[in-house]
Amino acid sequence: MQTLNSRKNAYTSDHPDLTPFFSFGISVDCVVFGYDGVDVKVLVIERGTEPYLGYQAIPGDLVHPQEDAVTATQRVLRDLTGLENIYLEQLYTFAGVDRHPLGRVATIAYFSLLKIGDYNPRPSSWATDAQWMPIQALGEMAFDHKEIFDAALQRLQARVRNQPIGFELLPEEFTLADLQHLYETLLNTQFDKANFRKKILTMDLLIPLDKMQKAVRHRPARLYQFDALRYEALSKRGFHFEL
Amino acid sequence: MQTLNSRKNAYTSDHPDLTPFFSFGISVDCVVFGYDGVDVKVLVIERGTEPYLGYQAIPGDLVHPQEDAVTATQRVLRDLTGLENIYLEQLYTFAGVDRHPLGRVATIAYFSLLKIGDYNPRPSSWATDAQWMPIQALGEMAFDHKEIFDAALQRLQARVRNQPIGFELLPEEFTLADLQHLYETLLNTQFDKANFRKKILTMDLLIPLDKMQKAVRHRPARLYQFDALRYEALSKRGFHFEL
DNA sequence: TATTTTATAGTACTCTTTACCATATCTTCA
DNA sequence: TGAAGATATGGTAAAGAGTACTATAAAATA
Repeated sequence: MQTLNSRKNAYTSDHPDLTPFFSFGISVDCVVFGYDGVDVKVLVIERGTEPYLGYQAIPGDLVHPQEDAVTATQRVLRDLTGLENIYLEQLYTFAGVDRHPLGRVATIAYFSLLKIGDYNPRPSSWATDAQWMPIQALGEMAFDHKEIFDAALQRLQARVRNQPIGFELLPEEFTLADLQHLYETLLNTQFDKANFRKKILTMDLLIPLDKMQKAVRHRPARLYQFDALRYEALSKRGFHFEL
Repeated sequence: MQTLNSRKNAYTSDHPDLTPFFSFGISVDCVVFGYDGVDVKVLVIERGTEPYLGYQAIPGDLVHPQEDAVTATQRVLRDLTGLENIYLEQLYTFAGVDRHPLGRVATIAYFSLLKIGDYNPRPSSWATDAQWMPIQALGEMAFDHKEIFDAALQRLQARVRNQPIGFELLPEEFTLADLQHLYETLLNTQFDKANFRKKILTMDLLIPLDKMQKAVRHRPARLYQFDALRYEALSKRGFHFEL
């Protein structure tokens, strides 16, 4: 049998002892974004155990030996929010040697978007420790979670420009002003109102409803709904969402 | 001590037996792209051992217990090409339960770009089995490597539009026609020659050299060089490369 | 009914992209 | 030596997209 040194590498060797290579833990961590009409927020938990007791952390868990990474993330999200079918996207894998005190743990980071109104913390789960934080208010975090969050925010800001995922953060029905304000806070910029309208409406991705805004102290705006099917159809014909 | 069922989850529990969770292998796989002036190519190896004996595969290896993922990828690339400092970007992590016959292995996929002229296969390494394949010519591959390759190609095509990484695939000195042809084959489109020139040159990212193309049976074109420092400076001022 | 506030429509201007043409320059071959 | 062929390079006009701004409409409130 070959020794470790004489082999080309562990992966392609004939009959190596692979035991030391199968000693990793894998976790998933999911940065959950929401939007309450004013601020972009992120769902953080306060750790109740060591290490990093009391620190803020991104929800996550170790992946079970017979569990898919996506399945694990959905499990975490379900335990946390009670919701299924949340927008989910893999972000980056953090695999530094010393990133976790318990041992060698590589974490697959995801980020997800949800309508903040759909979220009801479930009392039976760890979600009792969970809360929405404005993204500016995040301080020190457990492990390398601050780094993970920064990557997630950066990805979200890039994503939101070339894919119509902003709607995942809004209620089913929204005004054009709602949409504009979301983009403005998300991207930290200002848009001209009239031009924003034009740009969005000419994309033909919104269904104008026969409903108006209510309980508002001025002329109510029309409500719209995102047309996911139409976006799919347009995408296949080469349409590309932009800003 | 808590049991598995009573805990919130493995990650946050107090004193659980985490042994079964630390049983994963982690590998890295790297899709290496090159360009020979005509075709976009990818570096594949022919597997010399089971499983998937004889199949084409993407170069990769198991990550060592005390090794960073990026370090592992650089090691694989160095063993394969003899090169350091190759453009490297993390792509996606594939963590399906049954993707590897040897056990539970999650693989962190990377893709990298190199100047094909710099590559000299090293006889002492597994690179003797490595060869450049035109990306259209890829057939069945070992494991889920075809899926990994598809993701890498898709990412490359997207990346090349908003970041000036095409130059990683060209020699230090190149003509505008070279650059245009690279983009055309990479993106599978056609550009107007005059307009392509204008667009690229107005970005002010290329250094015009006092050299001309040689050994060519027509009017020789000027050679250019990518100005990485200038790109860095412009980026900080908010410049955004596009197409 | 007047006033306030925001939604919505429209318009003129600028800048960018696109399609295309003209000329320059080099090689090759008669 | 000079014409032919091929590609590089420079330029221009039309179309289109983006921008800044103005005007009008509609609802709520006092």
